[in-house]
Amino acid sequence: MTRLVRPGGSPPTPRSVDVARLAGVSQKTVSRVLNDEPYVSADLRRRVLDAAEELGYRRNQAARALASGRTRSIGVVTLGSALYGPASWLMGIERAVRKMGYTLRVATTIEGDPGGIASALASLLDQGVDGVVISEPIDEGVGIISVDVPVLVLGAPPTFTAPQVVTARVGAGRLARAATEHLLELGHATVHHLAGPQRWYSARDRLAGWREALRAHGADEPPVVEGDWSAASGYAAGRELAGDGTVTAVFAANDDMAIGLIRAQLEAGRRMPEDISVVGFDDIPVAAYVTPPLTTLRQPFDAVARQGLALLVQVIEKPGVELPPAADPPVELVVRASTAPPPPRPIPEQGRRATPHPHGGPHGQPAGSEVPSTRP
Amino acid sequence: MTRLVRPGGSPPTPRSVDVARLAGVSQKTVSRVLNDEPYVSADLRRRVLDAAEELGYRRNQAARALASGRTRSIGVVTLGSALYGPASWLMGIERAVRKMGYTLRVATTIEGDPGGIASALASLLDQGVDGVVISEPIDEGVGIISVDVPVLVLGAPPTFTAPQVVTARVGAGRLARAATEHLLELGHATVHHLAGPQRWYSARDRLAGWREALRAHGADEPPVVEGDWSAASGYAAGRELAGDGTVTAVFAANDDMAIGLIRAQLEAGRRMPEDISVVGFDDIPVAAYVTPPLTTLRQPFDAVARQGLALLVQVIEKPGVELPPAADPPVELVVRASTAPPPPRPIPEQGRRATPHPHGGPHGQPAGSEVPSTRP
DNA sequence: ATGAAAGCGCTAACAT
DNA sequence: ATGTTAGCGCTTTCAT
Repeated sequence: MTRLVRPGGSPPTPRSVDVARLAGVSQKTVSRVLNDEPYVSADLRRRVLDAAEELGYRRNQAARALASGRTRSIGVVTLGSALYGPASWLMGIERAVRKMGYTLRVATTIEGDPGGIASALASLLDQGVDGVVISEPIDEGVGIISVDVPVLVLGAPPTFTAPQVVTARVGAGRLARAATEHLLELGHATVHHLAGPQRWYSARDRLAGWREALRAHGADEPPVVEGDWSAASGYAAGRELAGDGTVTAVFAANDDMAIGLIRAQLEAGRRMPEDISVVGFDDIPVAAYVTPPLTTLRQPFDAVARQGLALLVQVIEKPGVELPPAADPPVELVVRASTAPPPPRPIPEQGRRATPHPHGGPHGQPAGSEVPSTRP
Repeated sequence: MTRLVRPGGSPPTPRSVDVARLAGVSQKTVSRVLNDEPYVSADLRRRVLDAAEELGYRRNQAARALASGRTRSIGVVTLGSALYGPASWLMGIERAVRKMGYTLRVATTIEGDPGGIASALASLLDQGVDGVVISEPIDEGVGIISVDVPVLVLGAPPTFTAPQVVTARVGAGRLARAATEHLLELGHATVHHLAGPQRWYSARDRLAGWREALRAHGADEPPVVEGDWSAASGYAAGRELAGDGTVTAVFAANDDMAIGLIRAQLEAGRRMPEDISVVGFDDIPVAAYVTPPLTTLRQPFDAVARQGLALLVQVIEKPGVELPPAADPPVELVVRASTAPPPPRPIPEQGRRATPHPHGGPHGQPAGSEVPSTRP
């Protein structure tokens, strides 16, 4: 079938029997060697490998899958957009999948397509994947989906019925809490939240983390504004909030919305961060270079993907074994110039700490000067 | 193997024989129906489909692949980063692949890993893909790679030996020319170019398009500054160019670099766009909301992917058929507030058209007010 | 228009 | 430790 062609035409692709013949062993021995099974002498192993090398032999995966009932592939259901978060997850998953010796199949969904996850899943199951990863899941309201292979859900509740459902916690809640606390500790009386669409579990997590932090600090909980992840929705929210003079700090559920919000504030004549502080979420590539450079949170995409896939593969290969709870990766808050203490003027009833902006003006802290501070 | 489980336990997954038995036909007839082969009476077809439905039957792809020698899957080699361009290509490819009735397998490469493309390709070929897409190729200097399935290369020269190599032109060159012409037509004496890394074919295309436009207009060709796509590299370039008072217009090979460059200029005290105009490339989600809103170019990711995949699938399924040349999709220049006529002061020897900035100040044209103008 | 038989290239039991 | 024998579940010939 499909393999690298050797120079000088295309002789018929070799089979394992050909390798066996050349090595002077049985076909089964070839299979043993190639699968790293025990009970093969070093000598035969060498001869088989040499013969395989010489012929340019590669195993036929279709035949392997048919005979063994396993495809050694993992499917991922992901949103079909180039949004930074979903795309980063996908890349992290690919690396992790490959590291575990599996290959990756992808099926995308479209935002707003009801049943999209179910049909993407069906497509992957048709292809015979050994396990499935649901990245950035959305609550479609379609109830429980049944799948007969193990499922890894990145940061969401188990709405799947499967041999095993494992979850890798993204820690979005902890990150959101850290962001909110950062602002509270700067002296803001409270922090507004520009949330992501609440059909997304990750958006819910962030909102929950924000709420927890406010409660823990005894701060008022202002009404939540909900966006759709886009900078446009952040801009709209920014115009809305610009009318409210009491707003001094906003935690946006992603950087795009934060940037839209900042733009609206600047147009409304607000100074950033002297009048309003903003924290984003994701640390998109341009976050350090917008004006003002954005304080934001980094998600540990690769670490979580690796962790989750290790679990998934373990469940696939050794069903029934008890799983150790995965350790949460550290929270990374990247402090840049978009956050500062609140303005001294509108001290309503809480005026502790009023030192003016230690972070420099809106043009402070450009390239490379971000301070990745890890908070527990 | 892997399929949706019906409620109430897991009875053995049905085979095509089971369907045949239930429908009262031969197994071959089931196969005929499911493959849309001719010579099946409407009656039998109905009975087979009903039986399949009733049993929840799904074909075993491994068996199909083994028997037919085709996997009905297409592999894509892509850069393992969440950069907007590569991620957008990947999503476009996934949609196109699915639309053609194939499934997608992904193998990523790491920037700077020599031989990365070759090994990613080998992995896909091992998996038995029927065709391969190389997205955003990089010149690895590893010479010609031989592959025995058809290859689609998105916007690059044929450095592959394959049964067939098809190329879908991305049109980056035309886009770059349009960007450069836009600036020249605003009255700038010449346009500087902040290029992408020249190992990337797409970066070369953009540079070539820029150069063509300058030549066509008889403009001087200033030295090229090369970045690495990152905002940091754009910032560095911006500091460099900030020392040169003659620079009035820059075409950056992507938006991230443009944003970094703008930041450096602002820090140097330049006003945008009064002193310097900048055009980016990609129209990333935040492009309309940075300060100033970025004039940029949109690549027709989906259209090109669809077009290219149609070719690839045609080559896979009907080798030897002559291919019609694909029509170039239209160029989309999104004009926002980062471009304006040059400042009147440093008129060196060319002073035609000196109308000052009609686009409004740096805060003009925010949300939604972009003007997608299609230029031929 | 339909069916029977023969593999596809491997892995899995079962010898030895 | 190594080899032999059966399938895995389809798609292909080739009959009918």
